[in-house]
Amino acid sequence: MELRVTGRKTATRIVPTQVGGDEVVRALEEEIALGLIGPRARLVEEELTQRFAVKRHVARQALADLETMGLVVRQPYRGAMVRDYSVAEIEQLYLVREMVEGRAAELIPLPASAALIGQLSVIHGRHCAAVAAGDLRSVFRENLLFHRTFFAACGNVPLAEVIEHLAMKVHAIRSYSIGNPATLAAVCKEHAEFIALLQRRDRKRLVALVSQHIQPAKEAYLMLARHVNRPSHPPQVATAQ
Amino acid sequence: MELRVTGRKTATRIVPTQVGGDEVVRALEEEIALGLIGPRARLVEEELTQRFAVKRHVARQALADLETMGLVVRQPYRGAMVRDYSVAEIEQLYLVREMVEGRAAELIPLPASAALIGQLSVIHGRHCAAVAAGDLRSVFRENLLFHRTFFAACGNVPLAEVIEHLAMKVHAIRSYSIGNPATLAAVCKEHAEFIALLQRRDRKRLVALVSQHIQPAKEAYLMLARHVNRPSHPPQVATAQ
DNA sequence: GTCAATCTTATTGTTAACAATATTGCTGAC
DNA sequence: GTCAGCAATATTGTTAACAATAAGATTGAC
Repeated sequence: MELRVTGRKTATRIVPTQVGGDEVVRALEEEIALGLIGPRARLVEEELTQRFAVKRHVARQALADLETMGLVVRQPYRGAMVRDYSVAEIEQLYLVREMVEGRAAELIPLPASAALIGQLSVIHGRHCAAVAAGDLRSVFRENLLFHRTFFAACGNVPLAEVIEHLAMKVHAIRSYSIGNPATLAAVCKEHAEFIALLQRRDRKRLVALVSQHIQPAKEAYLMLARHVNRPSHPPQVATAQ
Repeated sequence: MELRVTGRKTATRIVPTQVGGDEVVRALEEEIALGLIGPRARLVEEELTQRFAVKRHVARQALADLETMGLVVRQPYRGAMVRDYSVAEIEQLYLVREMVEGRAAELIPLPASAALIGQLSVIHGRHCAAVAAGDLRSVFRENLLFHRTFFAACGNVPLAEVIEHLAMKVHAIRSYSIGNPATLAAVCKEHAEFIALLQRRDRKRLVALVSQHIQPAKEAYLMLARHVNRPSHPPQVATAQ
């Protein structure tokens, strides 16, 4: 008897050596977000098949998915590379994020249910622990989960999906701030505030905190972008792992 | 010499008998929006390969794309079918649409540039003509183009993308109102109002019109949904063309 | 007649070989 | 020495055959 990974949407990780397409997507997303694979790095199908022990059409599909996520660009017969956003694009992206996340925060019932508070507290605990341990991969995952759980509480599924989708696009940028311990500590502290505010009725402050919470990554990127001569960015090679 | 369809993103229709993957997606999207393929209709890969004269992996990819667009659901080893949304999902979707489209309308510079007015007028003309002629396929296409052009004017690319993405999800629903001549005429008239308002500075009315413009399709669907016993919807067969 | 086990069929998922394309480095003329 | 043309290579796109799965039909026992 052998457990198998079935389809894209119902995949559950079981076999570590033979992995589903979603796993590849998630792993690559993570590494892009962590800056292990930098902007303009090439992603070659053959390399992926070897690294993840999948067949080529799986790697191929993963790249297609990453493209629709906005993390990767592909050109016919020329392959895929990690996308890098221009300063203008970043600013636009953050404007939209602020808008939809703010609106979602307005929809969350206050005070929040005990169940939600409990869930967020658990995640927050793990997140803080990961930060303390310097385990960036876990930091990334727990942070993602925290936000997902938080915004799902708005009760509007498509809205939560849009929020997640936009956050994903921004992953490539976050790598500039995720390495900074000070920023990480600040994020942790703000998460604690989220939980505290959810138990009160001060919606104004909650919405304000949401806006405030997304700024640091943007600032870090824009700061950096102004010092680097963006267009002639030298191509980096993908040698993660 | 033979012109060829290259990659997904750069495809341009040239050969009608051998068509790119995007073409399949567009055609299917159109037919779903027009109600030619109803909710719960199955989409079999082999049928698509024959109809569009493509290889199976192209049809396959098209179905995957339609799934990420939210128009189709797929289950492993069981195939794809046109998605149907529950009443709750519709209401949530329209809430988000109103929110993002309203915000976009606030960002459009007023009065709009002559270039934009010109573009919209041309599209509007074709749209009205299509309505008059009863050419539903063109109605669909021109309507789409009108909205895309309108919202692109907000200047925020990711915002425009989100708007388009949400509109796409709703296509499956629109089919309930697109057949109605009265509704179609109303849409046309409102488009004319859009153009008129863009030339003035009355932002309040513009934003209000955007909200109002989305309502009819929602109403039509919700009306219908309440009369039909949703969950036990009988499966319909895909026999478009 | 009904139920369970089995077989058949429709359909999707997987595989590996092959073709097409773009890039790179090389050769030779000027 | 530089540039054009050409050959080699790396990489993606395509193809068709094969395997796996799920649903329905058939058979046989009770």
